[in-house]
Amino acid sequence: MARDKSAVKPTEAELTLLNILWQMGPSTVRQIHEVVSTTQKTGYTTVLKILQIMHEKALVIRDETNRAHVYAAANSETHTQSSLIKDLISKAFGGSTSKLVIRAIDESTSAEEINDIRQLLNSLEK
Amino acid sequence: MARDKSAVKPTEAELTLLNILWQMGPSTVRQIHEVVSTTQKTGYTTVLKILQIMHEKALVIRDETNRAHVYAAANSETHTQSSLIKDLISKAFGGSTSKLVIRAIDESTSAEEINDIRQLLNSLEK
DNA sequence: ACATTATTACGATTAAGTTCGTAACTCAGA
DNA sequence: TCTGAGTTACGAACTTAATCGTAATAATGT
Repeated sequence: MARDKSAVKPTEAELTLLNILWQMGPSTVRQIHEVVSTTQKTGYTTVLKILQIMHEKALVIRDETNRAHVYAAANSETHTQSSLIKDLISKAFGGSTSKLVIRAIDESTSAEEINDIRQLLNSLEK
Repeated sequence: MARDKSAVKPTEAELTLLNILWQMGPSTVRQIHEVVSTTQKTGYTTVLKILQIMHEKALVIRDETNRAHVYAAANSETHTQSSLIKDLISKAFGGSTSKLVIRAIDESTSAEEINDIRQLLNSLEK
């Protein structure tokens, strides 16, 4: 059975590449690899292979017009974040969003972060 | 190099068993398996094996006094939740807790959940 | 046209996770 | 003591993820 599109959870390596794609927009393997290289010692063909697999999983789309294919994230960062959160909530928080939020805020030591959240809640009052 | 204890991220199957242990307290393999069986068709030895691996990883502790070993979660649910959230924040939210909270609240359609969160924020004001 | 270079495609390897069958062990009751 | 039931231990099979080397392909400039 073909997996539901929304059920495809990117692996860790895949998420790394998605982050780059969201930040840079559509990019070639070389461009992506250059960015990856700044933080990891991952080979070019490794990046290529992962992108090919992501293409099979429909996590990315690919423009094959030119010799160097251009890859882009298939889903928005927001959409993916939501899906990852939902997954975590169901697996580790008994399905309760508020429990996750509470735990997250516990974690947040930064006053600035707390402020951001407070502002969000204020805007929610309306 | 031995992994830092806090760096051990439970896998999906492991998290399932941890949830049961947090709910039931220290339990034998049989007891755990009985609970697992209500939702999954997992074999007894599979549960046993996963618990043994978790013991190697120090995700659970084990009382071998009696023939049927008694397993218990090594870390609290809260501690594990925090560690999973931190992991997700760093990998999918650029390290920003507030971004995760905002996305989580977006996801939360339940009025009750919103209320819980609002109350938390109120208590935070003090 | 040919050689060079950049790129993609393919396949092999390794490691981790999940599953379970079978063997070995332990203990209580006949 | 012996047998059988319950338990743990072990290891095999299978899957997915991650890695990279090498082959095949395509484009470019001489």
